[in-house]
Amino acid sequence: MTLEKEIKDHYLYGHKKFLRHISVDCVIFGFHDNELKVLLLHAAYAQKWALPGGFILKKELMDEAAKRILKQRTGLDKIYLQQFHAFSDPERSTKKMNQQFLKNAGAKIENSWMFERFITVGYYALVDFTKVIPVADNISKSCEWFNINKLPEMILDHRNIFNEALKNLRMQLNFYPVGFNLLAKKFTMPELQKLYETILHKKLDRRNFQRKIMATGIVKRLNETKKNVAHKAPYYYTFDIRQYTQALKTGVAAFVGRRPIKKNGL
Amino acid sequence: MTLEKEIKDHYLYGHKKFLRHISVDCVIFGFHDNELKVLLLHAAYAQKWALPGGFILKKELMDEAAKRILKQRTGLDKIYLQQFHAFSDPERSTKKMNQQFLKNAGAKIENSWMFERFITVGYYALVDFTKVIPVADNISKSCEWFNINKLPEMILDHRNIFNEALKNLRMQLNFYPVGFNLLAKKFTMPELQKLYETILHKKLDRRNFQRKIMATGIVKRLNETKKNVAHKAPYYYTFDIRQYTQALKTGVAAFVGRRPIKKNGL
DNA sequence: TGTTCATTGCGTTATTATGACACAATGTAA
DNA sequence: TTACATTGTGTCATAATAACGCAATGAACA
Repeated sequence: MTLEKEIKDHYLYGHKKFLRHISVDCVIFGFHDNELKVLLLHAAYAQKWALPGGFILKKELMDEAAKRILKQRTGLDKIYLQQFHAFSDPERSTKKMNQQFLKNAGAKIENSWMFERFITVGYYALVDFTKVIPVADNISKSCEWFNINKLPEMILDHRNIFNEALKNLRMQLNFYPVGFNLLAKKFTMPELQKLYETILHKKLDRRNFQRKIMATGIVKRLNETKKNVAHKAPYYYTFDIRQYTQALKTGVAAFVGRRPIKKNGL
Repeated sequence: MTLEKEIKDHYLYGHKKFLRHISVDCVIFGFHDNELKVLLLHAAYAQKWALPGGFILKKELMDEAAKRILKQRTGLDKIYLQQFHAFSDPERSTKKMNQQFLKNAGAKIENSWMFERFITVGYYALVDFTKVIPVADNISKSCEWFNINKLPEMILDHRNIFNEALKNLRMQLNFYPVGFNLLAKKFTMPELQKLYETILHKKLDRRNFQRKIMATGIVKRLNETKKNVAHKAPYYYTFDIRQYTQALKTGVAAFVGRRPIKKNGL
């Protein structure tokens, strides 16, 4: 099937496969070069970027729809996934925008389920950046990582969805040790700290941070140091999956508390 | 319009007013006689109870749909409302159940948007019990408060939705002072404490609790004590809306922490 | 080959938060 | 008047944590 035909098919008969009015959008976070990044698709027709998203098959759990989308864009299977909010503004997607897209694609369609209102459920995912192979979908020119502080213009309310995802991630990370999902199996303490600092948007004391992390019992130090680094080589650590699973339930001490701070700030 | 006709109309033409596949369910919490309660509707056809719920008008925000439902059941306008999760099990509602209902209502319908799959978005609401006048909808026999520890059998996955709501409320209350929404304008410290103990499912020390609450700066003591009470009369307190709004953003100290406890337990 | 220096690993100290508990004050009921 | 359950206020010991010191490491450079 040609792309044009595929698009037409989706607009005309997609509602036979998918649920009407509901979509899923994924905010995929990765951490690389001491920067928090998010994976976006280039929506060529709009010259803007979009969160990877999709629709829910008629017999599919929403979580599975999100997993399917993530698998397609990242190639990854078992990733940390969290539903965080449903967005329902009646004006969040418009018929006009769809017709713009169809025009660019060279298709003309009068009526479509895609022109109707959509409520989208936001998920955020935490992935190991090094394991991801970004794959664009057939209507996007490319799929790329963006530093969360240098985001391009985004379609619809995707910027807002991203903001909410980050807010949720921040709260989550403060009480649950989910950050490990963003790192490779082996990581150094400075890497982990930078991850926390980036997400929580707050400077942390190096020595207190280490103590707090070790107190959780989640990480184990390996008998191996990082090679080829300037200055003193840091140890590698891994996290203990059993302890981690436990800590996910009970939570850990907050990193951003409400105790008065004299010196450290943002 | 008769009830029978109304039901038939809803099944046959409801999809012209409402979005397909999406519903909203509300877990309405109230606090009375030192007990946490939830407002349920009696679904006569199933001899079970249901969370107040409904559908989303074609041009309506989901939050507004939830508010509309709450207004109908409680008569209240401005109440604390929180979206907490979307439930998407394809089997959560079934055609069979709908037909059971229609049979009991004396209607016969072959096809309906109501037979299709629904994803429901859960909201929880915190209301002032004394202000609520429970109103049943036209397909329910009654609308009643239930102690959360003595819940009746519920339809569909409503029991699960309730459980998730309580879990979310617990987490919320631990870090944000949302509990005040469940009390009248004036309340005593023992009342507030009982509220926290009930929701958090944990005994708290009376004196430390008072210290912690006062430290938030949210409550003001009034120059008035409770009357007609056995033993020493407690003072009344109110909460300062300005301080409260601030605290909603920044959060407060956790009531259930991870610090080892020697004596207090559940 | 020795020096420099940013960074790491492993501490200590001071302060704050909080769990545990004592005791006097209050006001109804016996 | 007395008994007693409950409230209001305060103290103490300890755990948590913010702040900070210092030696060890190892690449870069003279």
